[in-house]
Amino acid sequence: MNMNQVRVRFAPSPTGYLHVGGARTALFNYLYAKQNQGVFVLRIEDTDLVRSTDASTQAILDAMKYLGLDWDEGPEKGGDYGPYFQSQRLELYQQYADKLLASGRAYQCFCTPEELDQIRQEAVEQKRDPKYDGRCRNLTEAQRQELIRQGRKPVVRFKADYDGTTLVDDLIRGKVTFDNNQLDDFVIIKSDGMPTYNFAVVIDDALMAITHVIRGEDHLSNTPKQIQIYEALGFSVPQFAHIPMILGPDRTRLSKRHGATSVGQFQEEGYLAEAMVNYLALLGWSFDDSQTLFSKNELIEKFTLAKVSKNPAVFDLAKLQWMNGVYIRELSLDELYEQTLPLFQGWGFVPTEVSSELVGKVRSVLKILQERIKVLSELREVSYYFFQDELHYDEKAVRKVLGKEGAVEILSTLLPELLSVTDYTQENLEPIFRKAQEQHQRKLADIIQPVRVAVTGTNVSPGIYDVLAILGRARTCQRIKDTLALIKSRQEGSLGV
RNA sequence: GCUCCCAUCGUCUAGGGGUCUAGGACACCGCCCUCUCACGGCGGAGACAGGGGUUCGAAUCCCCUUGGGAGUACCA
Repeated sequence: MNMNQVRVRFAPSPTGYLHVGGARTALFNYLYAKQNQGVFVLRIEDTDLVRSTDASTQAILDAMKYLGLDWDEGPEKGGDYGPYFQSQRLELYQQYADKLLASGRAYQCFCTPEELDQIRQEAVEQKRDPKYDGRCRNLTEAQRQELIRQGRKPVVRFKADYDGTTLVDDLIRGKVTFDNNQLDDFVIIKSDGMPTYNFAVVIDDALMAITHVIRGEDHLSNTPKQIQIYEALGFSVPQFAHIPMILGPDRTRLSKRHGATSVGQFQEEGYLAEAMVNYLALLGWSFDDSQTLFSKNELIEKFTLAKVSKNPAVFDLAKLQWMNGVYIRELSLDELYEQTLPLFQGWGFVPTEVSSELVGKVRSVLKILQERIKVLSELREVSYYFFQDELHYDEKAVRKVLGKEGAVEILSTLLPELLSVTDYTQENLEPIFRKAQEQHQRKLADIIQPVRVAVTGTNVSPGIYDVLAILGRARTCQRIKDTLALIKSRQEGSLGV
């Protein structure tokens, strides 16, 4: 194996869905790996027995696939450095903990959670740092046996080195030094036998030959602890790159409180993977002063850790939406159709078996709506009137347009013309409206808007001739009749319109 | 509390001593296109957190203040 080969990893814990912050971390790792012909490892950190679920693991894998962040080693893929679930690597952690125990760099601690709480409380009261006081460091063999006999389940603590400083040489932040006296003897194996995060990452990253640890800045402060473990075990320390956090609009760490943060949710709402990837890449990274649109290949080519920003970035939904709109517009009609057909079927707009006539209709609808949507799921409300009989009138539009003087007359003169025009096509429809315009001596808009409201229920839609042509003569005329009746009934009810 | 990180338009950012009367993108505003909306085009408003240094010269280097973020668990 090439010893210089870049190996990076994304190591989510399956305690929820993949959120955008995690996805961005995964993306940066992926880009870095691809750019360097390296290996992208996916490892599941499921050592928290109570919070980890298989459903979460699956959701994360699905989200990764949707984004196209294909991993080279990991779940469903295997690899030479497995297993890739921490829960299946327990012997490994135990083995290395034993090593530390044997070399005197770790010890068993029998303190109960209550005792630890007390230690912390006292420390705070006395204005000392709330650190573990190391009281179990020098237990005698006899004392340990006694405690075990009492049924106490020990944890294993790392015997930290309190002297000097630990340097984290970060690819993004430069050299960061920590005073070792900030450390305490942290737990590496819990009483249930599971490793803690700070221990498991080190063992796994070392054993999996990870060369670059690219992860969120929230891990920067933990890095000194990890470095001490690397050194105590004689492992070589990988390169670190801590990328900035993603914040919500209120500048606190992005969370569910801020709305949609799960990648799966964005997928459901109709965000294209290309747009998500592009947007996420720009959250904390930039190329130059002008380019904002990047294909994935372009990102692989141009991404550099050196250009990753140091400051946290606020997640801007508006920009994501704009970008998604750009990518939707770039789709060919075939691609758009392929992406959206399942949605139309899910909404019950078209049946599972689509006739060729219906295919044509859907494509026509997509063609006129493509440049008007930012998210695929918007299609539902802006296209239902092409597929369903029942119309939902927007009250404001009805008042504003149909309540206008002359609306009834205009619709009434148009109706017979529409009923009798020979070919119900866009080209033949336009003259009818022009004619009516002259007849009534009104602006074209005054002729068109009542029709628009009558057939779509709203005063906003694609070009009216396109809409009518797709809708067809029968539906158009029926809706105009219905609308006329509606206006009449309202007038009789003396409610005005 | 302690430790660490960070600090350019509302947001993402370009900028790494002079070319900055600070550039781009989203959002916002106006105009054009126009049957409404959208797309597109054109234009506008909008920032170097504050204070000290260093220097002939600072958005760029150093220090302090302030502000924000993170860590400090038998969570990851």
